[in-house]
This record gives sequence, C-alpha cells and structure tokens, in this order.
Amino acid sequence: MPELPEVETMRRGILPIVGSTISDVNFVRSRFRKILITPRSDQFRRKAIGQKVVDIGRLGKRILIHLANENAIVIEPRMTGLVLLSSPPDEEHLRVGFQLEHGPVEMLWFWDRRGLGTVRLMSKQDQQARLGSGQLGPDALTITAEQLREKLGKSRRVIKVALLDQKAIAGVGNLYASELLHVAKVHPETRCDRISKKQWSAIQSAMVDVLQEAIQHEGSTLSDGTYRNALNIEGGYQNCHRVYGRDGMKCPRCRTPTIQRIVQAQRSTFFCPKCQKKR
DNA sequence: CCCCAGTCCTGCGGGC
DNA sequence: TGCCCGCAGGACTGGG
Repeated sequence: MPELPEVETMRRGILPIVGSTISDVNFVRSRFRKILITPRSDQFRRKAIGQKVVDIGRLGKRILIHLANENAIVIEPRMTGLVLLSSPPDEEHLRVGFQLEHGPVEMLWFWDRRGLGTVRLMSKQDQQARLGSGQLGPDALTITAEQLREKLGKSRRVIKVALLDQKAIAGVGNLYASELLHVAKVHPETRCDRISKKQWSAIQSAMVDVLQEAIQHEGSTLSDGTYRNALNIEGGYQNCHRVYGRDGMKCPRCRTPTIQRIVQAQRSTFFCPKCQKKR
C-alpha cells in the first residue's frame, strides 16, 4: 500500500546513497514470478553499473534514483515493495540488489513480497514519456487548488475515486483519499462537478496537511506489517488514522460512533456521515 | 471521454 | 486441525 508518505519516507531513508557508485546489480531469482524489470538484465546492468547516484527524487508513488549518465532507476513499490539499506525482512522475496561503493552503505535492496512492484531503468526520453504530464499528474504535495479544480472539476466521477487517478494527481492512494476527505469534510460520493471552489481548496489543503503529517510519522504500517522504512522500521501514522479501517468506531471530530465503510470502484472507503454531509 | 470488471500477486484470517 | 475462499489495493487493460 505504499502511497506518497510511505514512498517519501523510503526516499529520505536512502538519501545517504547519493554520491555512491553502483558497482553491481543483481536480479534475485525467486520461486515466484519475476517482478517487472525493464530493460532486461544485461542492458540494465550495462547502463547502471559504474554510474554515480547524483540525486534521489520522488514523483507520486515512484522513487527516482538519478544517475550521472542522466538515466534514472525508477522504482514503483506498489502494494508490498520495500527499498532498503538494511537487511530485508526475509531472503526469499528479495528481487534486486544494488551493490554500492564509495559511500556509507554497501547494498541497496528492492524487496517485494507480492511481486507487483516494478524497477525500470529509464533514459531521459523514457522519463518524459512515462512520467510526463500525459501519464502522471502533478505531485499531490505541489498541486494547487486551482490545478485540482481544472483537472477534475468537470468530471462526473465521484471525488474519492477521482483522487486515485494518477493521471490527474500523483501520490494519493486508497488510504489517504479517505483520510483527507474526512479532514476536508467532503462526502466521498460527491460528484466532482458538484464540488464548489471553496471545497476544492479545502480538499487541496487537507491533502497537503494529511500527507505532511503522515510523512512526519514515517507513513502507515497496517496490520499486515509489510510497510517499513529504509532501515526496516515500521511507520507510526496508523495510530493517527481518523477513519481508515475504523468502521463502527468513534469519529475523532464529532465523537459519535458513526464511521462507515462503503465500497467504491471495488475499494474500501471510510467516512463519517455526520461530518461529511452529502450536498 | 468515462466506468467497470478482470488481471497480476501472496499472505492472512474467517468459516466450516 | 486443516483446507478453501475472499480480501487487501498498487497499476494496467479490454470492453461497453
């Protein structure tokens, strides 16, 4: 479930490798389906080995490891992927190992239990094609209320489902969509084209507040315990959730036990019907 | 354009 | 106790 706060925590965790040189790349054979790695191993290795890591960025739910040759290793953890500097939770789900030199650590791992994650080495052109505005919307931390309204304001989709559309806005996933709508006091089934200018501003500022707050707590580790930071330590934001996973429990704002779970686009949504009125 | 259902994948918890 | 099934939801795809 890594969303923007978890991926940002991973990014910060691996910042110490900036300045290191990649001395080897190994794709670990596992008994499971190979995760999606492009290009194939020999080409990947040729373009990555010997390259210095010059910066580590993030766009939405993707980590970008920028190399001196202007290529970038783009990691998408998806559901269960982890980027680690310390020893991984287990050996059997290790997917990629990057050996490093001239820096403080010797290895960067990509570990992924379910194997839905991807690791792609992209040229400058690939990055523009795959991460440009045609494919990925502005990052959730920097999009303005005006941009948000431009992107979604005419859509007939309901707001909670629309917030998950990475082409419109990058970084929000299922968990934080519920959380931010609760803070913004907007009902998750509100159609985008019925949302007022004032509400778009409330959504945008709630989004930034919730995501920043979650980053400060190093993300959310749910009961399956999968998500960890780069040092294999759990996040703390799960203890701060207002509505996610709390159906039947007390709303932290209005204090009445009204939190409800509904299903939208085959995904769980949690909200307080008292605080988040439908218009 | 939009929406929905199916797909990938593993681990888990509930029900019998 | 053991087995099966449904669920979790990142992104993507094909059909309507």
